[in-house]
Amino acid sequence: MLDAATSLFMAHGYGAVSMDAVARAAGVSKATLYAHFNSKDRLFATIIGDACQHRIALGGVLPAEATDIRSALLAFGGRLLRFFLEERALAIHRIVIAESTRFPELGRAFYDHGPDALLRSLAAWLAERSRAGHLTIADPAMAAEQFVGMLRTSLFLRVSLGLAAASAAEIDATVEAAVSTFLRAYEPA
Amino acid sequence: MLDAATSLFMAHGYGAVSMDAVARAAGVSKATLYAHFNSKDRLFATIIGDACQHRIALGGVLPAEATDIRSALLAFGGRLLRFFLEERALAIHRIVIAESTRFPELGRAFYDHGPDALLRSLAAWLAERSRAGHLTIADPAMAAEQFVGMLRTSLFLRVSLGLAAASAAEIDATVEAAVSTFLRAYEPA
DNA sequence: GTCTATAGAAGGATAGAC
DNA sequence: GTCTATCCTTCTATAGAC
Repeated sequence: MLDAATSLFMAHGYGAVSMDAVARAAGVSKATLYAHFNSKDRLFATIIGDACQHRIALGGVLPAEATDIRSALLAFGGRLLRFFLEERALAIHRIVIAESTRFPELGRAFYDHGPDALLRSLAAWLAERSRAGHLTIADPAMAAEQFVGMLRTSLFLRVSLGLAAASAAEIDATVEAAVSTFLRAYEPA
Repeated sequence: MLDAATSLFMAHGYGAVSMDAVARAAGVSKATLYAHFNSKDRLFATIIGDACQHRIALGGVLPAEATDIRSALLAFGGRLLRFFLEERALAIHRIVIAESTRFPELGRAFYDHGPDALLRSLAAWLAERSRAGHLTIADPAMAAEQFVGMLRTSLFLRVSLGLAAASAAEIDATVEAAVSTFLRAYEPA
């Protein structure tokens, strides 16, 4: 029941999915659906809110004792960009952007558990590497924003709009370029 | 009539706006609306497609004979980020992201007339500055992506989700940081 | 708890008069 | 070209039987 609703809402958005469709996909009647969730609004907010909180924990990817900063950033950037380009992540992003005016709490849940958590984690790691003398960063929070921003090129937009698929070569080239530029700017002299 | 439809669709999206509402806002009857636009789909696609093509021409902002790269990038970046954060630009972005699966041609129109045109223009400018010896850029297209990416920090996302308003100080700090990082990476040694 | 059947409202689209 | 009135479908939500 939850699975059916999640799939449908993710694929088509709030307005385009009827409670009939959810009931049919779940193999139950509409009355049963309403017995569990008081309204369509509530069902939708529950589903999407949960999805926002179950996003991948990315913090562990950053090695605590990294001295080879380039390798660490390449690995982290590659995982991150591939995560951004997953259909599931794109679907959540689309939904939240589209419905944030109607369901403000979704925007908050998404931001707190997604981008904000990620940026905090990366900023803390960069600050630590900076203290250890491997990087020279005055503003780790801003540096984290810049690193992530350089990964989210127009490739992300093209995939998000359904205009193209992302090839491994494009992904790797984007990650490689982001890491190189980042290090040229923030490596100790 | 077009104005009324544009305002409503921009503010509430495709699904949440009825033809009754458009007719009421325009001060005409629904039959008149259908006499001019065959269907709701067609009206929506026309409206949003036009809006995508009437986006601001940003190419002229880049000075042809700039030797002071930093000033040029600061001015350009400031205008660009402020443009991204305008309510009208945010609304188009939201709509296109949300409805790109239902109206694929919107994604194409938006991408071609917006991000793609901008990135081409910036890449050409960077290539020219690189040939003139003011910058050292091997891949101008990627460098353009990175510059724009560093401007589109989580501030953009927060404003887009309605979680916060952008202060002038935040905008200026973001632009300043992006230009500094960009120049540290791409300035001749 | 789950079903069938339906109420009640709203939306997209059109017929026909002027 | 524009209006009023209406058709038909679809949607959310519920009543009532089992």
